[in-house]
Amino acid sequence: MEISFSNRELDVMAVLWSRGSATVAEVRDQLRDDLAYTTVLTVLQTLERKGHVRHEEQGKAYRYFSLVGRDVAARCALTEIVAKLFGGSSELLLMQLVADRHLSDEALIRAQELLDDRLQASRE
Amino acid sequence: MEISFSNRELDVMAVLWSRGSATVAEVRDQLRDDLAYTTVLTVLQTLERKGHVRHEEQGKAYRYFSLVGRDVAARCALTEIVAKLFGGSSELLLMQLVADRHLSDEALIRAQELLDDRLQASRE
DNA sequence: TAGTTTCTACTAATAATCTAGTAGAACGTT
DNA sequence: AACGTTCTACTAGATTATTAGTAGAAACTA
Repeated sequence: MEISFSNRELDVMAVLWSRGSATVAEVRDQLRDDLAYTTVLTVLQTLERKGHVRHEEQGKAYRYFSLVGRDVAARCALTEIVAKLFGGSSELLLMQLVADRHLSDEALIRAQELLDDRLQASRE
Repeated sequence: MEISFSNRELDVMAVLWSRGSATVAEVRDQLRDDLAYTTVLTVLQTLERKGHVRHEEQGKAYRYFSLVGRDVAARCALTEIVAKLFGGSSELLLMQLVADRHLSDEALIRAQELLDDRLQASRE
């Protein structure tokens, strides 16, 4: 597994992904838990030490940017989950996802269309 | 998030799920990394203390059983991933899964059928 | 300019994770 | 009965995760 984040690190990365970039204060505001300013800073510094994030100065403060695409992180996390929770079968994951209640009809229809396209493409 | 496992704990749980139950030695054999016997035992004891696992005596040794269904754990993990890596959208996850290379045509077709059924059901 | 606010760097305390060693019980084998 | 093997319980060290405090720089404010 290429990349992995601790729980709190992932919270912070999620903010960076959703906003594109963020200062410490912005990350802090977006987090559910009410952490100390320095706590958030420490997490960002850890992420930077690990090379997952960089910063630029913006006035007095730092603005942080993710160096890992959300898609890449998502792929790693999924691979992990599929391996350990679905016995290596992406298919099972797909099945559970489709069978579960959480998807709207619109989403299912779009997925169907996507599936059609994919199957079309692989027949050519 | 209801339940969560550390990396190593998840490795061990995966063995229990795939075999139904296992002794320490069996878990140890199934793990990729070559850990000391007592290391595996410690992980199992931790899992037991947390209530995720129980044991029965089997001769001199203990046989461990998962108290958490793989499906439940999978759902928790997915919820987590969807929230933090797909911005809360299961739909996006589904899209990425379908768009990715990892699924066989057969799997895609089965998924299509499943989708048909689901949409059929929700129209009634 | 003195005071307040807003930052980062550095330090630190606690908990969790990960790994494995030692002691001693139990069991089987000579 | 002595010996080796196989187990568990207990202990422990090293690393990472999580949280936050203190000091001091910078900048704004009266």
